[in-house]
Amino acid sequence: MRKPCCEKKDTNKGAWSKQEDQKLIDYIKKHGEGCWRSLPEAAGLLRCGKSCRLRWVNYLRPDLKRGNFGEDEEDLIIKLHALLGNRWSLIAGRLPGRTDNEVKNYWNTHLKRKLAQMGIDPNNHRLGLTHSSKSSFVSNSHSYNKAVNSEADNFPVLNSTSVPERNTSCSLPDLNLDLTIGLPESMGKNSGGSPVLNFVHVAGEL
DNA sequence: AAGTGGCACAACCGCTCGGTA
DNA sequence: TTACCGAGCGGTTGTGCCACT
Repeated sequence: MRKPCCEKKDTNKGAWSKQEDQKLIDYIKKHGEGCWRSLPEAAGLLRCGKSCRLRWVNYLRPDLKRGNFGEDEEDLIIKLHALLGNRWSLIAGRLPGRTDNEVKNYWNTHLKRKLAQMGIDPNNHRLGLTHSSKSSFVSNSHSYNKAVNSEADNFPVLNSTSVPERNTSCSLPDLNLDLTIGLPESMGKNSGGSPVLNFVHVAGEL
C-alpha cells in the first residue's frame, strides 16, 4: 500500500474559506506554481497539496472564464468528446479559460442529457433511434449534427493513438479524425483565445 | 412558510503516468 | 531494471441553491 500523498491528519477538508483562498493566491503569486506537496506548509495552509492544486486549477486561477458555456463551446465539447472520449483535460485544453472539472461537470449535467434527449448515446455518440425520441431527434438533432458533423464535409481522421475504440456499425460516420492537439499554453496566445481545432483529413477508407 | 426533490458545481478519492535514483 | 514519489487525471460524492408543491 502506498503512502498517502500527504499527511492526512491535521488537514482541513471540505469547502475553502476566503482566508485559505487568499493564502493560496498570495503564495502562488509570490512563488508561482511549483511543488504542490510542500506548498501547503510553505503557504501556511492546513490542506493537502492535491487539494491546493485542485483549488487553484479549478477555481482560483486568474485566467479562468467563469459563467455559462456558449453555444460554440458546447459544440466544441460535443465534438471533442466524440473524438477523445472522457479525456476531460484534453478537451478542456481546447477551451481557453475552462477546466477539466468544469467541462466534466457540464458534460455530466447538461450535454449528456441533451444528447440523450436527441436519441444519441452520449457514450459513443451513436444514434439510438429505438424509442420515441426518434421523431424528436429529427427536430432536435440540428445542434448535434452541427456539432459532430460540421467537420463531416472534410471527414477528418483521427490519427491519435489515444482514440477510444469504436465499432463501425452505426449510422453516424466513424469519426476517424486526425486531431492535432496544440499545447494549451500556445492557446492563450491565439488571438482572442478562441479555440483552435486542427482537424486533418488523413486519407482513409470512409 | 416549510418540506422536498433535482440540479449544479466544488471537492475528494483512487488510480495511472512520468521522472528519477 | 525496478521501486519510489509527485503530479495529474477521471470518477464519484457532498453540499448548497432553487424551483416546485
